[in-house]
Amino acid sequence: MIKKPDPCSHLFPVEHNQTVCTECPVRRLALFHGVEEKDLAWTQSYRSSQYKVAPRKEIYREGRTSDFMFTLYHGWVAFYKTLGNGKRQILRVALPGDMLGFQANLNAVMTHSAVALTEAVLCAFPRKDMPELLRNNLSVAKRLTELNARDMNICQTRLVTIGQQSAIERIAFFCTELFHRVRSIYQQPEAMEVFFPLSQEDIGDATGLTKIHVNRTLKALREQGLMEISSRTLKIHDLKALEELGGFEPSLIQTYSLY
Amino acid sequence: MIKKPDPCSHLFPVEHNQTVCTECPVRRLALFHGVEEKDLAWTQSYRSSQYKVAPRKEIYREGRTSDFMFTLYHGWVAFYKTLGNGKRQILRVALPGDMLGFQANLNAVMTHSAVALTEAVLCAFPRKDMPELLRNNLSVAKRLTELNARDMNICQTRLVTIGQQSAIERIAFFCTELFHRVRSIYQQPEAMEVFFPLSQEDIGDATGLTKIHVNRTLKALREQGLMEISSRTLKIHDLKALEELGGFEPSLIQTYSLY
DNA sequence: CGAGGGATTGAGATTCATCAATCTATGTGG
DNA sequence: CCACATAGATTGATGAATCTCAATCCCTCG
Repeated sequence: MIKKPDPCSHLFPVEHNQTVCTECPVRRLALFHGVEEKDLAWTQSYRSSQYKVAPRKEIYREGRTSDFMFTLYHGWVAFYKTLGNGKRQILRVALPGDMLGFQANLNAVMTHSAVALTEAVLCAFPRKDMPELLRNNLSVAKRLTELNARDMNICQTRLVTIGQQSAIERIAFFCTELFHRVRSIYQQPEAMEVFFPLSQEDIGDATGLTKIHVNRTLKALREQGLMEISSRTLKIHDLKALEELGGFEPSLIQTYSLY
Repeated sequence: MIKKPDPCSHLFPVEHNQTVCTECPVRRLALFHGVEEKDLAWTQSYRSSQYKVAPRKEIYREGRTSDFMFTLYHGWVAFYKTLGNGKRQILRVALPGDMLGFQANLNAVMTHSAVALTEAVLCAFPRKDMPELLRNNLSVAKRLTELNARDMNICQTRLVTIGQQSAIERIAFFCTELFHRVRSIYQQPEAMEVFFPLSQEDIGDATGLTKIHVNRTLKALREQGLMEISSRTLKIHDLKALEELGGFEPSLIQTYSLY
C-alpha cells in the first residue's frame, strides 16, 4: 500500500565535494565499468550533476517523462508500480552502482516509479545525450545490454518466486538474494549481518504479502533459527537452510556479479 | 555450401518450401524489422535453417547451453522456469515474430526453458555469429535493445499482476493481454474471437494458480458474461469490463506494437 | 469402443488477508 | 528533560481466497 506520494521536486544538487568518475568507488559496478581510464574524463562530461534525495522521496514517477537517467552512487532505492486500487508492487531494490531510469525509448514516459529507501546520492545523465554516448563508446553500449539482461533475469526469477512459492519461501528467497547482493556490493563476502533498511511493509510490497503476514512469517523464520531482522539489520543464522527453503540457487550469485 | 550444425535432436529441419526473409510475413514484427530490403539477403545468410517442432516438445532447456537463437515464424511457444518442487512458472507466451533464446551472455547456459504450445516453425541463427551481425548492422542491434526493453516491461507488468491481484483479476489481465497481442500479430484488429491453444493448466502456470481454481474462475468469468474459452478459442464478450477488471491499461497495447 | 488427457464439480483443509488493538522505539516541540 | 506524536512492529480473532484430494464427465483419437 502506498502513502501519499510526494510531488517530484526534491532532488537537491550536491553543492560541495562532488566526486569524479576517475575516483568512483562504485564504477566497477556501474555503467562506466570497462571504460578506459583515459576516456573517463570524457564520459564524465555527460554527467550533469550529483543529486541528493531524502529517504521516502520519489525520484521519478510512472507515467511521467524524466529528463535524466541516473547511476545510484550511494544509498538504496526501490522501483515499483502502483495499481488502481492503491496496491504497490516493488519490482526491484537498487543498490549502489545500479542504473535508474534507463528505457529503450528515451522519450517515452517512465514505466515504473523510483523511491529512495535511504538517503541517496545520484549521478545524473541527461537522457537526450544518451544516443550520442552509446554511439561513441561501444563498451558503454555493451555494458548497458549486460545490465539489462541481468535485470531481466532477476525479474523473471522473482516472477517464479511470487507465482509459485509460499510466504515463508518468498521471504527466504527475497532476503537471501538481497543478502548476497549486499555482501557483493559492499565487498563483505564473509559478513553474516548486513545493513537492511526495508520496513516489513516494504518486504510485503516486494513479495506480494501484507505487512501483517510478513510480520508473522519473520517471526517464524526467527523462531526456526534461520534469520532475523531488527533495527535495520539483517542477520543470517543459517544461510544454507535459508537458501534451501527459498529455492535460491547459488549459481544465481554469478548473475549479480557482472561487477 | 557450409554444413550447418543441428540445433537440437527433436527439431526437424523444414525440408521443402523454406521461406525467405525478403518475403517474410512476420518480418515487421521480428528482429529484421527495419533492415533495408537490399540488406535482407545478407542478414538471411546468418540464418542456418528453419525447423519444425511438435506441440509440447521442448525447444531448449534451462541450465543447458544452446547453439542457436530463433525467431518464431509460426505457432505459439511458452517460456518457463521450473522449481525444485516440480512447480512451473510460465514467464511469457511467444507469438510469431518473437525471438527465442536471446541472452546477453551468448555463452552462458539458458536461464529458462522453451516449449512449443502448438506445432511451430523456427528460424535458427547460430549464436556464435551474433556479435558479428550486431556489429555490422546497427538497426538490428537497436531492434534487439527495443525488443528486450519491451520484454522487460511485460515481465514487470506480470510481476505486478501476480503479486497484487486476485485470481479473477489475474486471469482477466492475462487473457486480455494475450488477446490484444494476438489481434495485433494476426492483423485482426476487430476480431472478438481468437485462436487460444492454452490448457487451463497452462493458464494456471502462467498466473500462479492451480488448474482447479483456474477452472472455477473461468466459470465465473463466463457466468458474468465477460469471456469464455472453449475448443481452443477465446471469445471476448465484454472487452471494456474485462480490461477494467484486470486493471489492463490500453496504453500497454502500444508496448506490444513495436511492430 | 476403449484409452487418455483435459474439464468440471464437490468437500474439506490451509494459507493468507482483514480488522482491530496494543506496544515500542524514535524523534519533536515546548 | 518531559510530554506527546508518529511510524513501525506485534498479537489476536475472524473470514475469505485458494489449494488439495477425489470423483466424474466429456472430448478426441487411435
